[in-house]
Amino acid sequence: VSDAEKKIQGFCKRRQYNEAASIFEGLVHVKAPLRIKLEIFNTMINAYGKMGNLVMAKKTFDRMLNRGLKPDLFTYAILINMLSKAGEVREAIDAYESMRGEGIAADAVICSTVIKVYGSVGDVDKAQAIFQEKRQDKNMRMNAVVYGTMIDILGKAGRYSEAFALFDEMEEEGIEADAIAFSTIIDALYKAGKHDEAVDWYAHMKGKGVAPNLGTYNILINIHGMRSDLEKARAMLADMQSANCKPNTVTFNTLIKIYGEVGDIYNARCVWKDMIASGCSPTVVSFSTMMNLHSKLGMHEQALAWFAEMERAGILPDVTSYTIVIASCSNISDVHLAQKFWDRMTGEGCRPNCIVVAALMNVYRRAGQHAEALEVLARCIESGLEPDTHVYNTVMSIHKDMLQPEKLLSVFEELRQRGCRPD
RNA sequence: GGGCUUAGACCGAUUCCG
Repeated sequence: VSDAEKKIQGFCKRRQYNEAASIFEGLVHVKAPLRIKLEIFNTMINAYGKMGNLVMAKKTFDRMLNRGLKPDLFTYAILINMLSKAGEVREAIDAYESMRGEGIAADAVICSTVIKVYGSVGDVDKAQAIFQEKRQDKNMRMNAVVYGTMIDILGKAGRYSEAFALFDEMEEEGIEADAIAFSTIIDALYKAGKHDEAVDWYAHMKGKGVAPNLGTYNILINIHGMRSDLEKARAMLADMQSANCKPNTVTFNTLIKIYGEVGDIYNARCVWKDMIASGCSPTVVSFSTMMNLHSKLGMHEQALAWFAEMERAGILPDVTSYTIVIASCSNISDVHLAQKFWDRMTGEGCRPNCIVVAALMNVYRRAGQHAEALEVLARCIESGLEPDTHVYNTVMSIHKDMLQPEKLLSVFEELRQRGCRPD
């Protein structure tokens, strides 16, 4: 048994989950139940989760309970993280609650995991409440991960001043910021429009002796590139390589986007080739970036070709890639094709969000089909969509085009009544 | 008493204005 357990852990460490699973299943199916360690169950629940096989992950959890093993902090952290990443937020929170019910005190890992769950569904205040509670808790040893998670959540919610303040408080409390914490704050500064400060903080980080990692370099390449300072972006890429960091798919995607922003399709394609040559596999984001840049430059057919190319590569389109091709149909006012993509998307069980809805409405609007645009929305609201500010903005634009100022104003009223913030 | 299994940052989409 212990040999098999070692093999399972070895395979999991190398992300070879299928191999681990077949050994594990062999162990569990032995007639006379063998004693398998709790940590092996934890490892396998995590492995099944990483394979995207929630059913087996849950089954493994049940098998663990059936053998009289009690879940520990690792088990709960794995469950909460896995469920939340699979979109089962309710169940993730239930797992956290049952852990508390068992009288198990959360540690820093559970704390960061749980606040991220709340952050990911936009409940920043709940995340903040848990964070503050754990921070007061004398038995809780906070670390840079928990602070970094909270800082990131605040930044993504646009609550920048709170994010920056928390970073300072972290340092005041004697918790040393690591490379990821610095990267988080640098990116938040950039997204808050404080580009110079972001770059200053990069220098500050190095001055403190914290070595930038691949993610940090990617963030800086992005900052310089989005300011159209290709010189500095390329310099960062060179710094990255001299620091022995190999560019990854995110690096290449960032570079492709940057060239797209400046209309340099030639170099965007060169980066794509470099990416392949360096052994990085393009992801759905890589293809979407290519689709989008062609669409934005008016090359609708090319955008569609990249979509087809993605499918040939065996990559499933997601909501964002559908949004891009749907929006691209505006280029030639092809409402039929846009609608076809929409139907395919919903047919594949991909739940439309506010962004695609607004995109499709806009295709109809640009084609002068205002009533159809409003119909799209009406149908989505019927199936439970909660319009956001962007969707309301689109509706107002439609009424603007239709020269209906009173309707426009009444939509604005509705927006406020529904608790959306005008931007 | 310890180790092992768990958590955080970076890339793509919609409206308006600039």
